Amino acid sequence: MITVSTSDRERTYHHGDLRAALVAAALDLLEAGGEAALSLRAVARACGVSAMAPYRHFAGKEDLLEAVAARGFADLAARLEAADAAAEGGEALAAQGAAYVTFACRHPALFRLMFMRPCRGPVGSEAYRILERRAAALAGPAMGAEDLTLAAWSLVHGLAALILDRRVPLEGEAAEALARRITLAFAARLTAAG
Amino acid sequence: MITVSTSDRERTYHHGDLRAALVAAALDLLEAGGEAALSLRAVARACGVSAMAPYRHFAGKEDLLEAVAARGFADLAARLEAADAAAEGGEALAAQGAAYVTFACRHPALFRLMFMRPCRGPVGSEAYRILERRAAALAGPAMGAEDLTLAAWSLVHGLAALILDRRVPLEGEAAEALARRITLAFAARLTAAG
DNA sequence: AGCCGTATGATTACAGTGTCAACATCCGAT
DNA sequence: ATCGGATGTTGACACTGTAATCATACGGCT
Repeated sequence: MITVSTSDRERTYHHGDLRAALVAAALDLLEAGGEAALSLRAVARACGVSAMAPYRHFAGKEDLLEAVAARGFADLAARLEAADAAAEGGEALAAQGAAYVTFACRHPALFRLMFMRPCRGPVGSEAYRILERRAAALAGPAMGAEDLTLAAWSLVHGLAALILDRRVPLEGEAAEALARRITLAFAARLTAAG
Repeated sequence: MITVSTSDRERTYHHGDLRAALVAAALDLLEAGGEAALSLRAVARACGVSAMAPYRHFAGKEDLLEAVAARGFADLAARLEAADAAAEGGEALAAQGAAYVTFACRHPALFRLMFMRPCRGPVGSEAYRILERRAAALAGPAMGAEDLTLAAWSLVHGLAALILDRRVPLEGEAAEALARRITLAFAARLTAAG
């Protein structure tokens, strides 16, 4: 006998871990169709749940988006940390810069979601602290630690944003190479380690 | 200030110059309530016109937004030009940087609208050319003209974006001062004119 | 003058969105 | 076994962008 399969998943009224599933689904939609494809209802649909269900876990759409962004920041921080650990001195700063731009190129919609909204709450993110630590170690007479951190961050953040908006006609590896080159020149001339 | 150009005015039948009025109204809504307040219907409403009227002048919402962004770019270019003309050498580059950040701080929603969307069509904007001209004049052994232009643009663009997102706890004049300081240090160390 | 094509604007309609209110269901502590 | 609270559903509302269709009035024509 042919059984109609509702069997992909035993459907329970209560979803196992809806909150996490919603964030994951939102990330998928973001990667697949950009920010335009990310509607609260579509996320709920992707989780096989009603349009109002997300409200049991998030105050609203913005709240969900913030959770998605938080995941993005965690991922970014991990990549910066890894890049930084693989080199030393100015090279490490350049590696962080390249990793930053690479992340943006690989997850353009997520990157936009993370940054292109006014953030509330304390600004100090893990990613910032990783950069700050490296920059502080490199600070010299040319620039203080804080200015150096901000300048380095601005440099790679701006480059990433311009590439994402196609205002700099570069893609993938060429973008990463440019980021490394610029950051390295920056580090060489503006830090004590140069 | 952003002024209505009458040189490219259109034939006015019913409303007067609806196309220009729509762009102006969109700018007003943007300044007043941010991007969230900028709906096509609200723009039409502000012009005392039906919701479909804008479609006689723009292909759709995105097209209107592009026209608004174009006005923003024209204004930005004018400010960069003025800032550049008021100084020389590395000081001029720093002045451009400060003007760039100042523009972003004064028109945050417009700035986001201008940049935080993938742009189609040729990238060469007037603002870019102004920066490029100055950077090319300053290029030295440390960095070529193109890299220097991109780096300088990235630096101020990133700084502006981070300030707008409140990731850098600065406002108004402090932001401008930081921009000038960083750009100046950048110019002093990475150009021939330093 | 008066007519008429057409550029312009208005109405209506539809699918889609975020979110509120009220109701249904299930899990876990008692 | 029961009951309360956590979780999910249904229906509704005010929005949005936009396609199709209808109405108007400007300006060149005779």
